Formats: sequence, C-alpha cells, structure tokens
Amino acid sequence: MTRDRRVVRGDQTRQRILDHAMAIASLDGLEGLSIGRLATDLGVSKSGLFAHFGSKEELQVAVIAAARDVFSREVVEPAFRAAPGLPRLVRLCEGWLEYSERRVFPGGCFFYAAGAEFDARPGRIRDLLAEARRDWLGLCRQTARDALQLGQLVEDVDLDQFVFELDALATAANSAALLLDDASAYQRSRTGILSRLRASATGPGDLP
Amino acid sequence: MTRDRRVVRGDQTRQRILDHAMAIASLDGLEGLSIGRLATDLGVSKSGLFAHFGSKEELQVAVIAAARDVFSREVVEPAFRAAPGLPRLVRLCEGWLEYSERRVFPGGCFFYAAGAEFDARPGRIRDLLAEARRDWLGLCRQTARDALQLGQLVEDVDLDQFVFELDALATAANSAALLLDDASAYQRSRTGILSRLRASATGPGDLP
DNA sequence: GACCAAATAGAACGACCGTACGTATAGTTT
DNA sequence: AAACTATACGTACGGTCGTTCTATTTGGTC
Repeated sequence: MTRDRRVVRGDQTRQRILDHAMAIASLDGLEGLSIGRLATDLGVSKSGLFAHFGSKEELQVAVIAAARDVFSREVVEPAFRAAPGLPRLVRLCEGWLEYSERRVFPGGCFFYAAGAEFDARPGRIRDLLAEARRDWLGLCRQTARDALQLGQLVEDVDLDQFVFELDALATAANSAALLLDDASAYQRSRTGILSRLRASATGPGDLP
Repeated sequence: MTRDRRVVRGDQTRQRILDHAMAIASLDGLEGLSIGRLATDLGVSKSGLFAHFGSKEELQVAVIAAARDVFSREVVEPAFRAAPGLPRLVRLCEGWLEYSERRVFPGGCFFYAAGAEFDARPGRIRDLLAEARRDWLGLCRQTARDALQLGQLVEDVDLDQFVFELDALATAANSAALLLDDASAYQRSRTGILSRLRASATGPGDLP
C-alpha cells in the first residue's frame, strides 16, 4: 500500500511541527505559540505549516492532543507496568515528578502551563485542558479506589481528598522548581506525598 | 502645594489604568494585556495611556507592584490583626483562600496566573514574580517560626516542608476552582490545611 | 490674563499576527 | 506518458501590536 507511505510522509512533518510546538507552548504558552515563529524555527514556510492545521485554534488543539500522547507515554504507561492499586499509585506520583523534573517539556509540565493560561478563558481550548486534567485526576482516583478494594488503604479514606492532596503536592513542586529555581522542591514533594501515602496505607508493604 | 493636586490627578488616572490592567492580566495574562485594548476599554487614547509607563514592560512591572499592594491589603494586613504565631498563620491560609474564592482578581490569584506564565521566561518580570512568591513563602515561614518559638508547634517540625505543603494545598484549590469549575476544591483545601496544622500543632488551642 | 508644565490626544511607523489564494513540486495511479 | 493528489511554497491582505512623533488641551502659578 502506498497509502501508508503517503500518510507517513505527511505525518512525519506534522509530528515534527507538533514536537517543536509543544516545546514552545510549554515555555511561552499556547497563545505565545505563533505560526510564523514556528515555521521559521523549523525552516518551513508559514503557509505550508498553516495548511497542516487550517487555523491557529486547530493547531492548539493538535498540540494538546500531542502533549497528551507524550504524557501517556512518559507517565501513565510506565505506571501500568506496576501492580494495580497502591504500587501503581506510587509509580504515578513518582512518574509525574520525574516527568516534571526531567523536563520532558522544557517549560515543565505542559498541562500546568497551559491550564493556568486558559483556566479563565472559556472556549474549546479550556475545555480540552480541563478534560485532560479531569482524566488525570480520574486515573489517580480509580487507582486509589483499586488500592482501597485491595485492602491497601484504610477503609475510611476520602478518595477525592486523598487525590487532591497528592496532586497538590506534585504540582507545587513543578511550580517551585520553575519559578523559584528550587530543585529541592521535588524532594519536599516526595516527602509530603510519601507521608500522605503512609497515613492512609494499611501497611508499609507496598510503599518505598 | 499644587504638587499634591498634580500628583493626585495623574495618579488617579494611573490607578484606574492599573486596576483594569490587573483584572485583564489575571484573566488573559501579563502578555495578553495589550496597550491598545486597555486604552479602548478605559475610553482613553493609546498614546496617552502609553505615556504613563513608557514601555509595555514598565506597565507590566507597575501592574505587578499594584497587585502586590492589593494582595497585602486583602491577605496580609487582615492576618496581622490576629495574634502572632499559629493564629496568624491560620488567618494567612484562610485569607489566601478567601482572596482566591472571592475573586479579588477575576482570574483568581494574580500571582498564580502570572507566575505560571513567566516561570520559564527569564527576565525582569519573572524575577519580580519570583520575588513576590519568595516574600509570601517567607512571610508564612516566619509566621510558622514564631509559632514554633511560642510553643504552638511541635519542636521537630520542618518549617520549609510545613510551609511548602500549606502553600501547595492552597494553590491547588485556586487551580481546580478555575480550570475545573470545582468550587468544592476550596473545602478540600481547608480540610487538608487544617489536618496539616493539627498534625504539627502542640494543642488544639489556636486552631479552629 | 499670560505662562508653564503636565496630561492627553492624534496620526503614523515598522513589525508581526493569522489567514487566504494561486502556484510549483513530487509521488502515485491509471 | 498523462492525470491526479498531497505537500509545500510565495505572496499578499487586513489587522493589531508596541512605539514614536507632534499637537492640543488642561490646571495651577505668577
């Protein structure tokens, strides 16, 4: 089939565009991402690049989808190689911190940056970012629920509260590391998360 | 002295500009804040407004300073009417949550929005935002230290860790309330903060 | 009422923005 | 070889950006 070849060639360029666009967006925001600059950086014509998406909003939508793919590959999938329940929840937290710390996106967590940028701008972009965030929190919550059903968490744990606090501690590390150049925030985050996990775990068996 | 009147007239316009600029910046970011739009909104000429600041960066600097004033008035000063130590720390946390919840800035906490926007863009604006954040954390830390010296906190408390976690929980509420339209996040934040305070307090005396 | 300085307005600038349209190139199908 | 399609390019348009000039208005001082 030549179809494969066709698709591959177009998609290769598209992916190259998106890879760079994600990096720019994590640094300068989804709005700061401009088609002209993106084209110049990649050594491509503005119109040729534009044709791939049709509008700036479509480009932003595609960038968000691409960032979700990266996040899945870097954080979610590795955690799914751990056992369900508490071990997996631990790996989700640790994977997220490493994803921020390793600067998978040069501007830190893509969804932290984009979420803060669009959290007060109603529209499609905000909706997509909110969905991504809800999916992440939902995944954490479901994993915690599994842990509860496996008897790894104390029965009176408030799952929403539990996940809220874990997420808060992780996000705060990203924020402090970027704005304050405080790499030790990751250690504080790990300390807080571990303490929170210990407080709700039934035993030390599944914790580091 | 006419100087007073002169200054007053100019400063009134300047303050009117800054008031609106803070609102726009909290919604659309410090970069999204444009001089043309600001002038149009206020029914003022672009050049006349521009003359007040001399450059966009100076405008951004002035907006940050104005936002710090608002923050001091809305969060810090009320807390200083409480007794030093733990009571004041409680009021700082609660005051911050109310400041976010009441939408003193329509886009939620100004420094959350601006900090996330500039945390990966080196320069004067980032430095100022980092300074504001450090001052806030420093104030919380000093207040916690006072509480420790007053015997209101257990002696082995890690002050940096303690403040990191309180701040993380508060910030997470702002984020969830804005992006996810989840007003209940404030309750979760209060629950988490109170639990953290209780864990390190020597007695229930100074806690709600 | 003349004078001065501050405050505001108006018009224009070059640069960049997103977008549109027509064209050239390359690869595939017939 | 011809027809077709996907991909990329060049150019141009209208609009907004920050900024810079040159008036003009305003309010207070002498």
